[in-house]
Amino acid sequence: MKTRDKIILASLDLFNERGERNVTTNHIAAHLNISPGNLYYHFRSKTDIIYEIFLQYQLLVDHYLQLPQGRQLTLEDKIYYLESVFDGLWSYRFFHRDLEHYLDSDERLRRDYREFTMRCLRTIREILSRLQDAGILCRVEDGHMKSMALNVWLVVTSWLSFLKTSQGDDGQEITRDMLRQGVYQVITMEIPYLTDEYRDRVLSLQQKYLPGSLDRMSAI
Amino acid sequence: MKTRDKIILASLDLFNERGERNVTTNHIAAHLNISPGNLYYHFRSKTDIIYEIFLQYQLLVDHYLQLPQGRQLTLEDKIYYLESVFDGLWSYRFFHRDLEHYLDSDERLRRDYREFTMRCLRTIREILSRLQDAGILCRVEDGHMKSMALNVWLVVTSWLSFLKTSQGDDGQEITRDMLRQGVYQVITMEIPYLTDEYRDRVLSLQQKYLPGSLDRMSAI
DNA sequence: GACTCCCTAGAGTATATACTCTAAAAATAC
DNA sequence: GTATTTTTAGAGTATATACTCTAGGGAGTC
Repeated sequence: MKTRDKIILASLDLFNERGERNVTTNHIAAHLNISPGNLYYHFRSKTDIIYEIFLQYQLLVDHYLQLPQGRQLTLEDKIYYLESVFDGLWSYRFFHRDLEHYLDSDERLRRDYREFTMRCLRTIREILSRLQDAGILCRVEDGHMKSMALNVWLVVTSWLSFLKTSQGDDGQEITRDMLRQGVYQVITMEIPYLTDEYRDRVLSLQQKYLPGSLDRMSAI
Repeated sequence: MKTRDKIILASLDLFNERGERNVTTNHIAAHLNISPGNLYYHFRSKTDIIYEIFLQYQLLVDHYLQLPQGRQLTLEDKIYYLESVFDGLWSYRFFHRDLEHYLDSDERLRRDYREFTMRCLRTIREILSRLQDAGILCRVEDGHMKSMALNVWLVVTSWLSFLKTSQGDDGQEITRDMLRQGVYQVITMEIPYLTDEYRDRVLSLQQKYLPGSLDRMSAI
């Protein structure tokens, strides 16, 4: 693997693990057993490393959120979207932690992240719209759907921060189980809009994302 | 005003304005025309200043979220809660920016903030429950209400961060108008649960929180 | 006036941190 | 094999930053 890629990977790991604020470029170099000079040969600044990580994050999410062409959306699609996006957020979890700071100090990132947000919001709306086409959700007025999509985005992007700030009492780690509860929360928002045909199916699906249900399942 | 209080106020101002990460204790002292030694006579560390600010924030929010005794909740109460809480968030907006970092580096804060979150969530549930008693919202199952309350919390606490990260393109400031849209977003979540009696009233109330509606109102 | 207590000044420090510079090794091209 | 380019090491630096330490001012009390 190329040194440049190793730097990106190691940085992501360390940022996620210890928080970007607590990880210096010297730490990253030391972690990889390379010299600081070497690191700075590949990246002009720490900011550049963060930007590069964002580009990868963006690619991943865009990949996850691709819409199938030529067929209707299914419930399985919807669940896949939710699970993958939460997985993506987890893999790049340091990023949303001090996002405002990164945007303040990097103009490219500010511009790109803004476009990324808008793209995601459009896609969420498109997903909701196609769930209506598929008879899974009821039709709603356009302005209302925009607002719903935004709420979905807010819940999704703040879920990890909520977990970290509300559960991290005794150094307790965030489990996959807790991460999955994010899916539960998003489904909650959409329940009132489910068609009669799908309501029961979704409600029972939702239960699988309750904390603890994973244990129960694996216990079977 | 006592020097100690001046330090807290100046810190809050500077943190909100420039981001806590970019504000050093020396900056704070310089801003107040006092010596660093003087600042450290009143606070043992920067962390202590942040903790003290949190205590004030907490007091403010707890004050806003008091429930009236001996009478039912009204729609006006509900709106008051939303408006004041967003105002509070605005006044202490630096705090949610790198909250995870503060909790990582201060055990007291971690414990207190966790209790604060739980207290707020309980209050949100209580508010929802009393809106049901008042015939404004429909009755829903208990688990579902818990989940709804959590979504409200997530939307409220992440609203400012969304504004900052999605709008701050050309150094554009966040306006009161944009802040108010947070109220719109929360109402969106509750629309499906409105009783027939109240639906129309709330829907027209909600329109006042659309971006731009303030301008239109003041133009009349 | 002397004593006490709270408050303040301001120079100073240890450490961290992002980043630079030079020289040389390693890879690649011809 | 030689020339050229890419990559690497590692010592070094300028600056920032949280915090310390000592000396003393000012106000109230006896």
